[in-house]
Amino acid sequence: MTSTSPRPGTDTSGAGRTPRTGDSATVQLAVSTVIFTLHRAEAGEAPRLWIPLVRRIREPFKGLWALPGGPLLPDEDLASSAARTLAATTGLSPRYLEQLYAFGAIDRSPDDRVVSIVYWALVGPDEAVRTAERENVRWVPADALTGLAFDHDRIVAYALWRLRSKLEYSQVAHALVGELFTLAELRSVYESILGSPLDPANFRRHVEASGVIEATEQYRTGGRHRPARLYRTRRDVRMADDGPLSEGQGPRPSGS
Amino acid sequence: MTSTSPRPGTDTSGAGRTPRTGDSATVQLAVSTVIFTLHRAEAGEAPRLWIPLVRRIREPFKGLWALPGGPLLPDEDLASSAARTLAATTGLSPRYLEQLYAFGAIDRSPDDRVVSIVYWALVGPDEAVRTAERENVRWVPADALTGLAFDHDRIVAYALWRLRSKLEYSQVAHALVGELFTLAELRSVYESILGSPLDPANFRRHVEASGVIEATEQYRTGGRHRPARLYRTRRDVRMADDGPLSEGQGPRPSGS
DNA sequence: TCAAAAGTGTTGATGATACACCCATGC
DNA sequence: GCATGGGTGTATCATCAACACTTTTGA
Repeated sequence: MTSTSPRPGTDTSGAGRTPRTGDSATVQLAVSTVIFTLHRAEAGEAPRLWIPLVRRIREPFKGLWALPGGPLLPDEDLASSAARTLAATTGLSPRYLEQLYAFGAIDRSPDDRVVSIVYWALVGPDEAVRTAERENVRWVPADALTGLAFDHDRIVAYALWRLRSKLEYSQVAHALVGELFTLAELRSVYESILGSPLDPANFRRHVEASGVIEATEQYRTGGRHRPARLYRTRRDVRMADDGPLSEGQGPRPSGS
Repeated sequence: MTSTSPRPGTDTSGAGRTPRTGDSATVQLAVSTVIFTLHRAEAGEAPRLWIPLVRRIREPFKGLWALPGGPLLPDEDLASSAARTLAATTGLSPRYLEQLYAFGAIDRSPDDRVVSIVYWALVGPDEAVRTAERENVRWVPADALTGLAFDHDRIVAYALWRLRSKLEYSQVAHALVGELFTLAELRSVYESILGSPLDPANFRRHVEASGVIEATEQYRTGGRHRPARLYRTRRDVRMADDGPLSEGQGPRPSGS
């Protein structure tokens, strides 16, 4: 029912490149990343999704904000390129990283022809805040973004859609809580991203039945209420990025 | 529960390119397509999925079979490139076309560095058979493929997995029946791709409830049994490729 | 009249939702 | 004690799988 319609088309990531208008037949290849974290702007507010943007220092779109990214280096694979960009922008390594889409519309960059392979990533909440704002890097709320360079508005919207979809059938949310967490904390991640409250009782049953968490004997005290048991994510839980597995491992399980 | 794990990694499509080992720092960009059709090898057999392969006429992997594809031309977008390749190989236009994944592992092509953006497509059953075998083009059953050039074995397996997954929550199957079809015909598409029989009664209820079909007043006679009513797919049904919509249309629906 | 597939009905299992209710803590 | 969230129990409802049964044709 939620399904929508096809057609790729848009193109992304303006790899900072000199517009070699000379040999126009060249298609440039870039890798960009939409990096999400959960962060509350003010104490007491509900957490929201934030992403880092980078100010463009060259044409096209000089001065505008854009997704972090750059040309693919010959000696790195696609995911490594995304992780490198992520580290360069935030100083962090991703808790989760998945390929989003390849954007290749002809007119997505005014002069060049750029095909961008876009990844999306999750980083931990506490860490992201500490990497405050550098020059030419700014964290902004991910919803209702406009005015980005290239087709990056649309790319962020698509990444958001993918994150929300993925919440419902995978364990990505666990990338946004600490190693030990209460069920209320995990539920808060879901509620913040989905934007709607969840029934605590049903949420508990759901995640307990899924078998992805493991109870500890520790409790979180301090609230003026009954202490909450701490859980951890089971080690053997995979986050499911629905991409093919990397070379070392077998191909995607063919069984039902 | 079916979810598996992340990590992209593999790389695909060996665009036929001269191995310019001179300027080694160049990353080449190719587009390949996994083209599925349903076809019964012998009358009376159950239909199976088949895909066309192209024999490589250059190194690397000269003489081996590979997915149809080639370098991205500067004046075409990604989906157009896939559709062009599809037409060149089969003489057909796709009933369904969706981006699969971008493969970019460093060692996927022995000498070059090639990043392949792979699409998958569905073409109609009758048509595909008519485009018989050309020289250097061969249709083969899609399951249990081995010995393809590059990492194409793995890519086909992943495309198969995606097709099967998509059957369950989208309307892709309708691309493999004619404009008018009986429910038994539509069910047969599902059964062939999933590899297991479906209960006719429950299947009927399921697709009727989904609202994607429309009853006509025509019937298919000729079987030695009660004639079956013919249905058509409702015009406003989208196939859902889960990619972002193309530029003309709005971005992915943000609602719920 | 019989086989075979079209099409309808019914039942039981399962899972999700809504919500009542008890538990344990800080103040 | 009492407010607050932690945690448990349970009734209701929708969905789905299994399968009995009726309909309508070709032979």
